Amino acid sequence: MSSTSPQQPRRGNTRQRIQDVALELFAEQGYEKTSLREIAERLEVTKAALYYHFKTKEDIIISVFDDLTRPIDELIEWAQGQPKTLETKREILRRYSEAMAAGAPLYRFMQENQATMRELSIGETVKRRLFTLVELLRNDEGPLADQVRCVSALFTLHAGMMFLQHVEGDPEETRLAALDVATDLITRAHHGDA
Amino acid sequence: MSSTSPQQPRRGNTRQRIQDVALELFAEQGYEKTSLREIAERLEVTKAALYYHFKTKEDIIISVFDDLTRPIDELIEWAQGQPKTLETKREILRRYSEAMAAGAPLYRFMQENQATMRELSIGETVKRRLFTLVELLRNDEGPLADQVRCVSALFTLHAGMMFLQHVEGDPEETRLAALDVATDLITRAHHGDA
Amino acid sequence: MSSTSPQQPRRGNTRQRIQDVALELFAEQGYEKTSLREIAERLEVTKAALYYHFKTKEDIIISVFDDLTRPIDELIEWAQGQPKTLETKREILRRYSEAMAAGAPLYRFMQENQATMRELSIGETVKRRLFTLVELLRNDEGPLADQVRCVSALFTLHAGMMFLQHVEGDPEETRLAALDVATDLITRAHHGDA
Amino acid sequence: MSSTSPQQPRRGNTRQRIQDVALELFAEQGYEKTSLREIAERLEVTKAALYYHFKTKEDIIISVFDDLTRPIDELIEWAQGQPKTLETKREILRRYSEAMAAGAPLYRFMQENQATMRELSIGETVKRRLFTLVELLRNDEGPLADQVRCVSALFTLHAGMMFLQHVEGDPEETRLAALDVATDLITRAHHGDA
DNA sequence: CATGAATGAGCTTTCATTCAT
DNA sequence: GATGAATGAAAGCTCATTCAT
Repeated sequence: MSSTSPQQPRRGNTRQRIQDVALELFAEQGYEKTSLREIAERLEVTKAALYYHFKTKEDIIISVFDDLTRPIDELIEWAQGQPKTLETKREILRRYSEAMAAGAPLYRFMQENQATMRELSIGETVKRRLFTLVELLRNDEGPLADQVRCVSALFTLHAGMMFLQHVEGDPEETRLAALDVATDLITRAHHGDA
Repeated sequence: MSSTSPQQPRRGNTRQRIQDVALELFAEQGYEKTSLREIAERLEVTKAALYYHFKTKEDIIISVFDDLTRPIDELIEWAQGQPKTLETKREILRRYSEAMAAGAPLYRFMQENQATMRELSIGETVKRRLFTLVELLRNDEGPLADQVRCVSALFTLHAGMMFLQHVEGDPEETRLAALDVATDLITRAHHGDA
Repeated sequence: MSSTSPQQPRRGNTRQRIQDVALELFAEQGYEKTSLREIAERLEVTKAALYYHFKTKEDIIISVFDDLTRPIDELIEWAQGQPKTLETKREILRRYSEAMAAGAPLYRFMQENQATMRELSIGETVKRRLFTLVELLRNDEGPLADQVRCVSALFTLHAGMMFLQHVEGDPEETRLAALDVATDLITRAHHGDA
Repeated sequence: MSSTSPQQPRRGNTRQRIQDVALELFAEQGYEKTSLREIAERLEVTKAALYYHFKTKEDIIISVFDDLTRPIDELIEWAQGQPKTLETKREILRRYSEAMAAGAPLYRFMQENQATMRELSIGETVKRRLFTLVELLRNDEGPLADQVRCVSALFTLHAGMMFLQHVEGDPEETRLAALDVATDLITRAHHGDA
């Protein structure tokens, strides 16, 4: 059995392992407080090995991004081809909530390292994406309060994931509750138009 | 007393100036990316001078906290002596919104450096305070969605300050709109009880 | 009495000592092969101490330059105010030879690290200075061979210092012999005009 | 010849290509500042491929040397069989000048990386060769100035190649002018004997 | 003939912190 | 109330080199 073999034969999965461990540590301790030494140690490789797979520290987080935020990009692309109906908006929230659940550690990282994000080259990208989403949700000409509701709907999803999970029981249940509230917000914002 | 002495080249305000500049830079670039050298340089003093006034880097941010979050502490204290009526909750949101506006850079800092906050000794304090506030807003036994609404109300205030300010025009107007939405959320959560 | 005290009380001469040791090592081993660790060790301070006095490694060599090449700058300034007579040119060579003797290690460093010099920010400066000197020596419209003689005169001074010193006896005697040859070259180049 | 095989997709010229690119980069940026990664990248092979052809980085430069300095070795061997007449000396300069022109990048590299050369195992060889050449040119018992002239003659050839090429027009013309001046120097040194 | 993956040693640089003056 | 000088630790990164495949 492969069980007791002490040293894994380092298959071609090192790159993936780096991404996993890095995201884990970045989410846990923050980007700047996580050193490459730490990542390398946990993987039982040398720092130089990281540099074989990624050109810089920033490159590591970028690559994780590119992998985990594709669903959002696809969501945006899809949404831009739809009419701006209430049903479309509900679908956006539903899918966004799912994407967040799937890439939870990354979204937690983004939430908790906003200051860092701003310096990172991806910061701009993320911001633009968020703005686009808001644009797809809000009514440019409705009352200010309704516009706030749209932003708040997105933030509610984040709140649901980040904050409540530390408190309540079942994460999935909480996520759905947050999605309900967000949907409710968007619905009320939508009716405000008429 | 030094009162009427005509030359007042540098008053004993260095401590205050350090706090101001530090908060400014922390909010701008993040806590870890801001070095004491940078703070000292902008103040045109030496690093050692900082150490005359504060024992560590962490001490600086702690002292800023102690100054700027007192309103929240007072708010909590006040709220704990009140009945948990809807009116009380509205007042909590109103005051919280005001406190945030008054200490905007600090709240922005907290929002954007959550990962750092967790490592800092004040992190716990802040978290506790936030939990207490949520406790004061929510109905323990109401439906989950209503509980989410309470959290979301708080997050909406943050959203209003952080996100919208980069987009819309008048900050104060935006703040009030966010307060409206938050109040609306709490109101709906409250009615759900009955 | 301070006599036998083993550890020197580190007077305010550290900056100077860094410059001395750095130049010594740079000249001995080359710029890139000399690490800051090495310099620090020889001075019995930490690497960080070097960074208290100089912002970068390059800064160290720059500061040495600024100190040791001032005579050349003054020479150029003086020469530019003189008529381009043979006597002026002889004086240029004489003074240049003396400046080289005074700053021997630096000139040796420059001679032996030309590739490095080109990347350094001072490289341009040095090159410009050399060109200016050549300009002051040569006759723009004379035969090509005479122009070569002027360049060769300068190079002869370098040759005298760098190459011969490793071979012959008295450095000063060699220097003067080189100066003689250089002067001879310039004289012949000058007569070629007529 | 490797005969008439029709497909010659990559001939066994990799070794040669490595040498060419390496010399090019070494001359351009210096030996230490040029990394094997850089060389490999420009050749579109991996670093490991370099190690198939050469045992170490130093080996690469050594092999280039062995190829390009053979003319000098042959020149020395020839000269040692000749009488030390003026005509012999002129021939030495003539041939040396030609060898330099043929291997220009290498000689430029040597000129600009003297500090590095000293650490390299070939450094000694080169130095010895240069000394031998000087020995063949100079009159051991003549006046010091005449001995300087011999060294200076060699340096003038270098000066001609290195310095003037950046300034004047036709390189070949400049080379010949430098050769003229060098020959003149050696002639005068020779006459001094009598 | 060559690559993919990795290493160990070393580099320059920055940081928070200390302490005698 | 502050400075000048220094430190120890660590960071991100690069390099020449190795070796199984």
